[in-house]
Amino acid sequence: MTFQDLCNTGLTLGSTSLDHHPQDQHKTKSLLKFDRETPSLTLGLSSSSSLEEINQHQVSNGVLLHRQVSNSVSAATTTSSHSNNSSSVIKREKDGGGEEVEEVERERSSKVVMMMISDHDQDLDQEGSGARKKLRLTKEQSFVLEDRFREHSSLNPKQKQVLAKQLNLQPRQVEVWFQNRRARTKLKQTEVECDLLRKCCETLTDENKRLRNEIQELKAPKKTAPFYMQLPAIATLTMCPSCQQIDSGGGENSSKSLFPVSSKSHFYNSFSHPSAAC
DNA sequence: CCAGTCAAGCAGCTCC
DNA sequence: GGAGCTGCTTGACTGG
Repeated sequence: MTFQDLCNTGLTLGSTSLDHHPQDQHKTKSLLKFDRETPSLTLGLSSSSSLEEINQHQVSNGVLLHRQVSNSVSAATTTSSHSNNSSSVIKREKDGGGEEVEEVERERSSKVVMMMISDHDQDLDQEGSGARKKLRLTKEQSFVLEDRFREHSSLNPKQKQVLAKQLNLQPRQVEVWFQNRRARTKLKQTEVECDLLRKCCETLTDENKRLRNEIQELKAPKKTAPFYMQLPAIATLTMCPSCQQIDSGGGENSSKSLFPVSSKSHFYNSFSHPSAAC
């Protein structure tokens, strides 16, 4: 649905050209940002985890991969984290890793995504503190998920299993990710449509105002025009040769014409039947 | 599955 | 420089 579609009322008067408003750009940018945003690499360690390096980079097939140490605790079997342990170590990769992103994109396109996460790591985490820290997906995981989402916004159970295995996540996590992704895509779409409707409303209001002004201007000259301009056109007048009265085409009221013509008038419409005018 | 919600984690900013 | 605050993103849960 486009702005033009929304505003298409069939009206042809006036110009309703729609400039590309900066706000549109902002919105678009926002949308793009949403669509293309690559989640930051943020890993949360449970409080009992050692303070080991959590963003260990490993080179696999020339691609930098991030080792996710603390994650993938079964979301289905754990409750919300209310851990107050503040000893978790967060190391966030700074933005601007464009080359790395390109590398990841290349790898993604070749459908060869190697997640260097060992089951052992997960086991260690699951044996950690009872309360897990919130998982942050790695870039690679997010890329793959985004890629799959672009293909299909939903997954069947088998696809979910395969994807979960590929990303070394719990199927429930993949399921939740897709649910959230759908919901947030829909929300963004709704916002965009709302914005379009608002702009459309503004445009139609302006158009309505403009047309009303136009009507006012068209009506205005009738009141101020010279008297002669208010007379009916002479060519439409018909004189009855018998009663010698002018008929303006009013039928029954023709005898009550406002403009009686003297009997010496030579107005005569030869195309009209003489008696028809009376 | 969806809508609503919670809460962790992060960036950006201010203040000292 | 870092503590504190705020707003945003996002993983996860809950109820329908």
